[in-house]
Amino acid sequence: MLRISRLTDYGTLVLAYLSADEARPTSAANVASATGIALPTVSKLLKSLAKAGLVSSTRGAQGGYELARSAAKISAADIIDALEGPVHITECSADDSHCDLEAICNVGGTWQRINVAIRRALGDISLTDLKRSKAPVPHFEFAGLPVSVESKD
Amino acid sequence: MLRISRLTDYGTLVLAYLSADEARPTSAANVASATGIALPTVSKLLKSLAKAGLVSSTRGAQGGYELARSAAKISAADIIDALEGPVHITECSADDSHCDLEAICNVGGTWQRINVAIRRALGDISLTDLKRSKAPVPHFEFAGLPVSVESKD
DNA sequence: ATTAAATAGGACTAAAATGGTCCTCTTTTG
DNA sequence: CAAAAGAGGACCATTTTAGTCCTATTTAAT
Repeated sequence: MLRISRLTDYGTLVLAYLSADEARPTSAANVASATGIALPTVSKLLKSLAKAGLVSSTRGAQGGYELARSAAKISAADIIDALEGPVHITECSADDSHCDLEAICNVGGTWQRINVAIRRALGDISLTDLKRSKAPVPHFEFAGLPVSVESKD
Repeated sequence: MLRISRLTDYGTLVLAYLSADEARPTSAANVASATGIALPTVSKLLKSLAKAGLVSSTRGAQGGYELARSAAKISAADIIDALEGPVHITECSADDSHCDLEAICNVGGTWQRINVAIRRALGDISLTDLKRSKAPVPHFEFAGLPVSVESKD
């Protein structure tokens, strides 16, 4: 359904919390109680984020996690990549995939372009932006026609 | 993983085929053999597309499907909506959902804006565009900064 | 040294989504 | 009436997702 997974959503929360507390490493338990997400889940998330290099970890007592770089330098695309693997809008756009229909299929190319466009857009949205409830409104254009994306609620 | 499902990809193929043959209704069996997608699957897709109003159907012998409106007026968002239901980038952005963390969660708003932006962008890409292998390159901006999305392969 | 606090790394399970097939019913044409 | 075709679901296998738990390792404090 063209959506990010719940874990990615949680991951964003976790990162947002860490970014508020950049001084010393914060333990997973701490993050869990602050965010209301269950500890095992937070732990799993942080391990993935650490492996992807978005947070750095300190083992042992008094250890914990902290952002590996500033919130401004962590993008939405980084977070999605860390928790869901590289974004591919279709199977065709994955490197190792090849569907039987490639010979007939003439639409794959455009889906891939759309994919690239979305990726780039997500790459330009930082964790800092995600934290601000009044984040700048993303603005898309297609084929030269600007499209307003002001919320209509 | 922020991707459309395989069925949606197939659905696009099916619609692309129908758009090439707008004259008389084309049977699901016909579409199946032309596209190489299994008949039951094509049949299921066309039923969904018909229910969503993207194709019109004619029952009985010599019946079949045809586009309900011109390819230029069918958008990528229409197709996704028809085959996957409304696009929600997070659970929070679904109408009936409410997660336990809403009180703490301060990131939902931006994900929703991103969601809206992606939807609008997809709404501006027509089936006609999808059919052209040299479709116009979607162009996104964020916070006023244009982002090139030329493929780098 | 010993103990406690933490992360690392997986294994494992339950639940849900996805992909795909099949069956029965109805409609329409010849 | 028979054949062609869609309508509408039921159904199942597979995969993905979400979440928990266990064991090992590392470090700090006592």
